Amino acid sequence: MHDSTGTDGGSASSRDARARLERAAVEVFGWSGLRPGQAEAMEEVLRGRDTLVVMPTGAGKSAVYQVPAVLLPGPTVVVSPLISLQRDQIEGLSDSDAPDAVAVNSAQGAGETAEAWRAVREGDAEYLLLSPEQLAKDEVVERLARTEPSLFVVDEAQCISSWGHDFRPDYLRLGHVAERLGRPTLLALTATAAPPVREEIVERLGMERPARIVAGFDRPNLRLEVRGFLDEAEKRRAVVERAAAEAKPSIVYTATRRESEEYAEQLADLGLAAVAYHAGLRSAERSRAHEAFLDGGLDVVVATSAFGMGIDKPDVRFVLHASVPGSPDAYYQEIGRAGRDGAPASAVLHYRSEDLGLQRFFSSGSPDTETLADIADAVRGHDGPLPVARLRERTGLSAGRLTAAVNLLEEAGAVAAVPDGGLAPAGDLDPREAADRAAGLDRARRRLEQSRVEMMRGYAETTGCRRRFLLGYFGEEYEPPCGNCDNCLAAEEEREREREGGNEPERYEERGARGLPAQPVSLPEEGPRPDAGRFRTGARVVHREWGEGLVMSEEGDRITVLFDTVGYRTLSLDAVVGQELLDLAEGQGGQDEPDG
DNA sequence: CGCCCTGTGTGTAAACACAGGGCGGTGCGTTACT
Repeated sequence: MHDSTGTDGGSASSRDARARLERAAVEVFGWSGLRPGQAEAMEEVLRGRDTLVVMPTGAGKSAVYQVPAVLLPGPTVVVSPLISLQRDQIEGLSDSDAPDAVAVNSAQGAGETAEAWRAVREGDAEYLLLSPEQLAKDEVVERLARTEPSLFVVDEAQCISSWGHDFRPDYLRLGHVAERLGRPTLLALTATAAPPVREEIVERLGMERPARIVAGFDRPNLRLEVRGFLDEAEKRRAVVERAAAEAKPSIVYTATRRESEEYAEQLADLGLAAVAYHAGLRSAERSRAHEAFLDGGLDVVVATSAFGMGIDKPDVRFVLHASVPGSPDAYYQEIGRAGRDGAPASAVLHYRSEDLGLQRFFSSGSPDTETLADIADAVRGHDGPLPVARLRERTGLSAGRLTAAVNLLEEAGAVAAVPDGGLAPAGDLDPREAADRAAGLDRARRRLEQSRVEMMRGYAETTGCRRRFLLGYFGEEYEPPCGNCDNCLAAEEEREREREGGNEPERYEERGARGLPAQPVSLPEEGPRPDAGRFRTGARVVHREWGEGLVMSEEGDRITVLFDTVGYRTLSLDAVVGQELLDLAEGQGGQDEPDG
């Protein structure tokens, strides 16, 4: 799916650009050529158009900035979430004739940082890699602005949406940073982003009429399976047995650090080369585990979500989830680490509905309204732009919490960032109103996150094709059966048996005992549904209670809608049509009398 | 929200039931101290 718009694919200037890019790829980087999506994205970047690229790991996303960068004047700024990823990129570039890359971060000495700045200033280095937190510092931005960068790249851009709201709020300020750098061309790169996440990236970065280059999400070699459990102890036994039995190397994902250690110990006791991996381990231990896994020295890594970005190992055969993760976004990213070589691999979710509670907890917890009002008051009462450092003294908040609160107030239209880094009042909301509005935005955000947890329930409990469910979530239509998920395989088996005459209902009862819906697997009917065909994927709809939303996917007689106020909801068409709860939004056509 | 641990209560005593509290993920950067 390439929904890039406005590419003048055949013009002379485009052919010329393509030729220059191809030549640079071959001569400078030593590659044999460019792949279609890559070349298309590079062309857009080269002509100065903001670009969003959604492309699987291993498809050569980094090349999309690396090649145009050598043809553009001025250095390239690359925002990267992890220092280890910055190192990987620098190392990767040092192997070719490509220009040098340097980093600025807290893990290197003052001398190294000074040398990095010198190299960028004097044109000895083309690429400068840093974290969003570095770019939150005025002196870093000012120094960088003087080098007149031509390209501003955000790698792992889904972090804007997944981490920007609380964990690493400086991600939400990158749009301002780009402005202060003279607004170079913006390029966002990610492997996994559902449509609303893509829109958020575009919006938060302040991209203008961006080209969107989106590669397909399907990974047909990945077998999808869910096992349901009612009992925690039984689930734990099954996790250990399955992890021991399945192909290696493998990754077992757990929800907590403690579980990761317990499972790792049990698997090691069975004679497997298994280690735990989570953020509470010492960094030496973490890198040892990471390296051993990449070198093929481990059967299984039992990890929390800390084990992820930067794990690019082609031959992972099996990814097991011992607990349900917090969103399909996270789940697809984690299982996407299996089978990158294209050979068969499988992803098995061990599901207990109680485990959703922990994920709900993770997506709760808000900044309090008093604090928001206090900040709004301080900005309003200050004579001239208020430096953020002053705000930190006044509130006593940590840098992170303060930035998160400021981001909300800014979104609420109560404060605005001024070009040189301070905060000024905006609009004429009084502090109380501003705080209320900011808190409301935060609540809406939490509801969206919680609804993503519910989408994981939907995935785990669906009786339809799991691939269709996931691809639908990522905005891709898919016609089942996929022939490679547990539900499709069971349905196929069922048809086989019917053909042979016998028809035993036992398997559904077994499903019930495993905590799954005790009903037959059914494939979607072919025939048209009366009146319901209006609610197609992509249609804008209005719900009587939840207001406007966008149809994200269709599955049998159910549709999933992303509502502006309450997030994702899955609706039964029979119910919503029967009770006249749902309608097409105005301007969608096909509807005579809009409801209410 | 749901777990796990701890302490209390029961009362032949031992072992068990139950209530209450604390805890749970992701990384940058900075700073105080070995």
